[in-house]
This record gives sequence, C-alpha cells and structure tokens, in this order.
Amino acid sequence: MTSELEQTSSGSGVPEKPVLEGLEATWSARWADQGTYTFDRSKSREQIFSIDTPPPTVSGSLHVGHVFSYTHTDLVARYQRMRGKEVFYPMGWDDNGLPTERRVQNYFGVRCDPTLPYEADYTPPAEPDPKRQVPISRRNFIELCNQLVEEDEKVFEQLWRTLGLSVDWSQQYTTIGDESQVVSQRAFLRNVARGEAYQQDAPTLWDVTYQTAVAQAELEAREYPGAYHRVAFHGADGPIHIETTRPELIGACVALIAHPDDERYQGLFGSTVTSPLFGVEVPVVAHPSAEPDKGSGIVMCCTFGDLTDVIWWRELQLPNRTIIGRDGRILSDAPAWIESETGRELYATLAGKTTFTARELTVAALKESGDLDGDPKPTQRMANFYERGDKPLEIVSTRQWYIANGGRSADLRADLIARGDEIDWVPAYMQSRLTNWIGGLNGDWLISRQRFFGIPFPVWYRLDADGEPDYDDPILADEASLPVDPASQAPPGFDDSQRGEPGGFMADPDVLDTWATSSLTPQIVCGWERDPELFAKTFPMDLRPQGHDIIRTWLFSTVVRSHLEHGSIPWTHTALSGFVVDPDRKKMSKSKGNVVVPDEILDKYGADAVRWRAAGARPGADSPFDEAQMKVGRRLSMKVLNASKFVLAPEEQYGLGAGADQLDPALVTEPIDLAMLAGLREVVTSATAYFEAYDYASALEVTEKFFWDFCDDYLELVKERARRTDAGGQSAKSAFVLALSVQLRLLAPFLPYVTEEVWSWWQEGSIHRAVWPDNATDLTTGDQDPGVLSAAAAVLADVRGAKSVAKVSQKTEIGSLTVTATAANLELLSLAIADVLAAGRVTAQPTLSPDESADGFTVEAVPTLAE
RNA sequence: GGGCGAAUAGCUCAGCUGGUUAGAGCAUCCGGUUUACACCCGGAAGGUCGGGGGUUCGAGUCCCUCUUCGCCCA
Repeated sequence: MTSELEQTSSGSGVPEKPVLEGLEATWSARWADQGTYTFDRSKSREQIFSIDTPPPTVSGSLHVGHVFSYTHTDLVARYQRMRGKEVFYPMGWDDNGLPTERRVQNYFGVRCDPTLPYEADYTPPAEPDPKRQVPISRRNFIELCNQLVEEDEKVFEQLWRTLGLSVDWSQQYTTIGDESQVVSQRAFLRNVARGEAYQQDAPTLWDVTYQTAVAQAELEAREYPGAYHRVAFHGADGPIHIETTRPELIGACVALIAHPDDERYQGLFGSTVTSPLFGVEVPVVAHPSAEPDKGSGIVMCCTFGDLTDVIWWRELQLPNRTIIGRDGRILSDAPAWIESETGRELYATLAGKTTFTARELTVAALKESGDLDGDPKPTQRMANFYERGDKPLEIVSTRQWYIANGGRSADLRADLIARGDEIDWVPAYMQSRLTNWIGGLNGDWLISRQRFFGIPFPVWYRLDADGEPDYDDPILADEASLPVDPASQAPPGFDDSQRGEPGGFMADPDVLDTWATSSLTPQIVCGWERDPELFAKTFPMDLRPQGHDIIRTWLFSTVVRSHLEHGSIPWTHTALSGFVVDPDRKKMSKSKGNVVVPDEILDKYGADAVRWRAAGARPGADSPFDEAQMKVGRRLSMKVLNASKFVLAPEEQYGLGAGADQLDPALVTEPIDLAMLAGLREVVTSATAYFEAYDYASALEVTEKFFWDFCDDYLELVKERARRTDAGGQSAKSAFVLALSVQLRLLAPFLPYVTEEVWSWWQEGSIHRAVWPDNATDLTTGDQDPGVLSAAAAVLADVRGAKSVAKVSQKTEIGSLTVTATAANLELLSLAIADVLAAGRVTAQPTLSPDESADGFTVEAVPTLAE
C-alpha cells in the first residue's frame, strides 16, 4: 500500500492533503523494486559516469558528517544520471582491520590466538566478558568478524536507503571479501614482480601494546611527559654533557652529534668519547639537524630513540646497536659492543626490563657513578604514537614489506605529484595538501601489519635444515590460486604436514595494512582482471569523493597504486567534503562525545530536508551542525508539495486542474508568463553550469531562489487569471506546468523524495531517470524581457507593504495607486498591469507617472478604509 | 614552527576577474483566519565587511602586517 493512494480522494493522482511523512519508505522501496538506480553495463564508456565512493567503517557509527558527505556524492550522481549518463555507483563496507577486531573482542568476549586449532561449530560465550576473553583460533575469530560485520552492514544500508542515496545496491563489496582479497593479493604480487614491493629489515615504528608495526600515515604526535637527564660522556679533555629524555638507551648509543657550525664542539668532531656506565667508544660527528640552542647542543644518537636517530643512522652510516625488542623490553643477551665487565654487569640487570624500569635503574647507576649532573628536569616532549595506541612508539628493526611510494625516490615523488596535476580538484586548493605530503615523505610505505583480521600476504618462506626461515627467497602464490590464506594453505610443491618443520615452510605471519586494500577500491569495484569489459568502461573512474582529512592516506595511496599498476590516474576528478562541526567548530568525533546521530534528524525533518542542508555545505568547507537549518529544508519540501498541488489538483480540490496535456509552449501568450519562463531559462543555464563544476551548492541556490519567487510573486500575480478558461487562463496554466516540470527536475537531485512524489501525480516513470532540463527542448517559448515579471513583483511588493504599514489585511482593496518610474520600466509594468491589479486587489485605475530620474519603482497605494 | 583554509547582520552563509546605497535564509519585531500551503502569508528593523597599513579616482574584493579560529603536518 502506498501513501499517495491512501490519500488520493479524487482519482486525479493528487492527494487531498499531501504530506512528507512516509515518502522515504514508499519511494526507497519502489526504487529498489524497479531497479531505478541499477547500472546498465551495456552502455559505452562515454555514456558512463563512475564513482569511487568511500567504504564506511561498519564497526564504527555513522554521524551527520557522513550523511552530509555521502549526500554530496549523491547530488552529483543524480545530476549525471539525469544528464543521460549511466551512473556506476557501488557501495562498499570497510570491515578490515583493528576496529573490527576490537569490536569482536568486546562483543563476543573472545580473543584471537593463532596457535589454536580451528573449532568447527564454535559458539562464543553466552555471557561475553570483555575482561576475560576466551582464546580462539584465527579462523574462528575471522568467522566472528564476518558475522558481526554483516549485521553492521544491514544497519548502514538501511540508513543510506532512507537518506536516498542512488546507489546500485547490487554492486556491493566488502574490504575483507574474497574479491578484495584477490585484488589486494594480486596487486601486491605485481608490485613484487616489478620490484615496487620488497621486504627489508629496517627501523620500524612499533606499538608495543598492539604488537604491530605502524606506518608513517598512522602516526600521531602527542605531548608526553618526560625528563631531561644531563649525562656526562667521557672525553680526552674531560666530560661532555648531553641531555637526554631516554637514558636507558645509553647502551644503544652510536655517536654524539652536534651542529657543524657549533663553536663549542669544533675540536671534538672526528674524535671519540666513551659512554658512561658501559664504556663504549663512540665518535663525535657533525650534522646540521642537531639544534645548538637545545640543551647542551650536543646529543646522543641511539638505535633508535626517535626518528631523528634513524635519519642520522642512515645518513651518517652509523652502526645498528639494537637493545630494545618487539615487546618493548631490553633484549636479554648482552650485545657484543659492550665489552667492559661493569658494563656487562649493568646490562644484565637491565635485560628483560621495560624501558620504564630500565630508565630508573640507569638513572640510579648514573647517580652512583657521578655521571648524572643535577636532577632530571621534567618536560613535555612531543612523542610519536600510533593513532589508536596509548604508549609512545618504539623504533625496532624488523623484517617488513614495503611498497615504493616516493619516500625514497625523488623521481617517483615527481611522478606522483604530476599525477595530482592530472586530476581535477574540487575545490582546487586542496591539491596542495597532496603535493606537500608527497614532498615531505621520507620513507616507503610499510604495509605489514601484525594483526589477524586482515588480508594475508600471499607469501611463504622456506625453512632450512635448522628450521630457520629463508627470507631472501620467498615463495609467492600463483595469481591463479588467489585468494590464498598461507596460514591454512601450503605453498605449491609442499604439503601442509611440512608447515613449521625443518626443510618445510612457514607462512608470512602478517596481514596487509588496510590502506593497502582501500587504495585499490577502483580496481575492486571496476572489476580489474575479473571483468575486463566492465573495467574498460569504468576505469579510470570519473569521481573520487572523500574527506579532506584523508588526502594523505586514502587519496594518496590510491594514486600510488594506480600509478604503479596502470600508469594512470585512478579518477579524473576528486571532490573533497568538509566536516560537520559542532557549535564550537570542533570536528565531530566519538571520543569528543559531540556526535549527532543521523536517525533522529532524518526522522524529525525528513531525508529531503537533511539533504537540503547538506547541499548547502560547499565542497571543502566545514559546516556547523545547526538543527534550526533543517526546518528550512523541510519548509522547501512542503512548498514543493503545496505549489504542485495547486497547479495539478482539480478544481474541486481548489487547484488549477492543469496537467501534462498542457505542456505546450505555443499556448503561452501573456508577456508576464513568457517573462517568467525566460527567467527560468537563465536558471537552467546557470544551475547546469554550476553542476558541471561540481558546485551543487550554487546550483541549489539559484534554483531555490527562483522557486520561492515563483511561488511568492509569479504564482500570486497570476492566480486569478489562471482560473479563467480563456486564452489568458490557458497561457497561465501552460506556463505553470512547463515551469513546474523544469523546476521539479532541477530540484530532483536535492529533494529526491518530494520531487518523485509530485512527479508521480502527473508523469510517467521516475523523475530520477527523466532528462535534465534543457532550454532547447523544455522551454521553447518566445523571448520576453524577464523584467516584466520583476517589475510586476516590485509593484506588488510595495502594494503589500502599504497594506502592512497600514496594518490591514492583504485582502483589503486599494482605492488609489500611483506608480512612478522611467518610461521603460512603466512599459514593462504595463504588460502585466492587469495581473498586478488583480493580485493587489486594486479597484481604482492606476496612475503611471513617468520620471526619467526615477530609480526602480515608487509606489503610492492607499488602502480602502475598513468599514 | 610549516602547509592549507576561514574571519561579512545575533546565527548560517552568498558576494566572480576591484565600480553606484553590501545581499539571502534563520532568529527578532510588527501585521494577516488569504479555497496551494498556519509545517502558512506579508512587511520591517538589523552590518565602521577581524585590527592596522598600503596600491587606486574608487577596496568586502588586490598587496603587506597583526590577531583569532579550524584541519593537516612537524
């Protein structure tokens, strides 16, 4: 049962009392039934517009910020569809990675232990206790991830359908699904084959809590309390004091470094000093990134205290002296470079300790040896954190996979920046964020993640006779065998019984960074290597919409993969949405607790109203959440309903009884009717131009302005004549239906529900498959100066004003009217004077007084005194 | 500290390549039982365009500088 049938009483298709309530449910169901947004792949590349929209993280929650940005994409999709493009608009769900793992752990009260065997028919604890998580196998864990994610997806899909996104719901994907695995693994194997992906034992940012490597893009600098310790190194001519926040790393010291121009240390460069406590001889060297005015100006370089240490290690070819392990604790075996007896004894006390404990012990030892000068001075220093972690990252040397992204090649950086130039950016200034990010890269893209719920590397390693892996000659999966799970499948030529055995094999234990999959969304949705015909028709895609906060991650990594794999850009346009911010202009985020949930406002104001508000946020611009604004969109929707009803409803329902059979430009003869349609032609032209430039906000602005004037001025002026049956009445009715048809279509991308509802009253098919208005076919009425309408509207406004000032009803008659204006303006006015007099209830003959110095219209109107 | 952006009416925002008196909506106030619409209609009031310099016949608009705010990065 549909809402409008229930409401219709006359059989004309126009309900007695049209309402907005229920339109979402009615029309989203019908669009689904009729496949209104189903992609027709038989079209040619030129006829297709393909969109690479972001897959939302289903384990998170959607807020109004998401609603706004997805609406922005949908506005463009709907416009392109009406322009005759076949729109390829799939939706994906990002269920990959840590957020899902954490949610599954808490939801089911389990944790992944990859050493456990798979249990068929496993049932999670009946009463999950997140604090006592039950260990389960990796495969069981992933099954639970998939189970939970499926439920989340349903909730998300329902919200998107209510919002009215014109997504082809038969084209869904998940970032963990088989197809995404195939694409990710294949792309990786191709990267390896071309030498773009490689493994390296290199300094890696490491989160000791999550036990995982972290990429540059996942870093977050935060303030962290620490203390400067002034520590003496021993030189030939006495002590050299350095200041360090990490004295526990003295055993890992490889050099002391000062600025090359620093007068104080000129004599020391090239000489060596010995470290306190451990007595290790280290060189004093010069490097320009040492800061002379910080502390004593000379610093200790360790393996590795921070990212600067890594730069020095690399640029000055210093030795690698690792003392911290992946668990964040001091390595148990005393390193070879500590040779002194006392040094080795001290090291033994530190071994196995956390950095925190090791620091305390070291400080005590320094005090005892007299190498600590004064007390440690507390400080707040900036430290690197994993964005989801709560302990500062350590830098450890581990074997990881990398993909070249320009961080180690100026040529590749230049190529990627040039790719950015090939893309059309909306707004244009956002491009500098990509350019600057690429310019500042200092390492390749680390893609190994030590997690479970992710896409595994399609890689195994041979084990030698001692059971040690041979990393230099990895066994790569065959492309035809993808997707592959090396943890449960044996490599070609091996049997699973050889897993972990000397002479056998082991799987690469890691999974790919989620961005290593997300960066391939164009390849996933366009059917790369899976559906060559589809791929040829949709790639490179036409549009990538996304938030400006992830230019350095999602946008950049997608450009990297496309450049490496296809030698092209992934899309021709990218449109960056701003955020919805709270009244204090803070970005909405769950942790800040300022998130506005979309369900309530959608329910309260309707999808069209929320979309209207979203459309008011220009590309790239942040927009404060203001519920009061939603009312305006709702008012516009109501106006569309009521104005349409007036034109289309039969006379018994107090309408004009106009309909599709009056869509005849030849019937429009009155100058003011022609003037209104001439004005509408200008709106069609500019709204179209704005949409072509992805400026949906301006397209809405000009359309909406015209529509309100259409209702408030034109409709009121012509109302009386439109009820007549003569040529003048016919002219008005035809002008009304022509204007309504065009305006409904101009508004359709913004207000898909109410425009579709009204369209169904008098037109065949969906408005969303109707053709975008075109002056050459829709508005072929004769030319007329739009000034006729504005002149009439200006005089009518003054007449209304006179009544308002006199505090009388607008029904009050005007007994005397004088209009002063230039002769030209009076000429325009005279072409519509009958409608003006009728609308203003002017009973007297007006006096038109020419004055060439007049500015606009001066109106003297005297209301007839109430009896 | 660097990059990018913003600052215009109480609020949210337009104002293109400099050109008469700076616009809209919301909120406010005043008025109106108008057969499309009271989820409405009409009208009014409201701004030294963040501060200071400069270019120009002319600056909200261009240049410099300062202040404040946001995002991203150090």
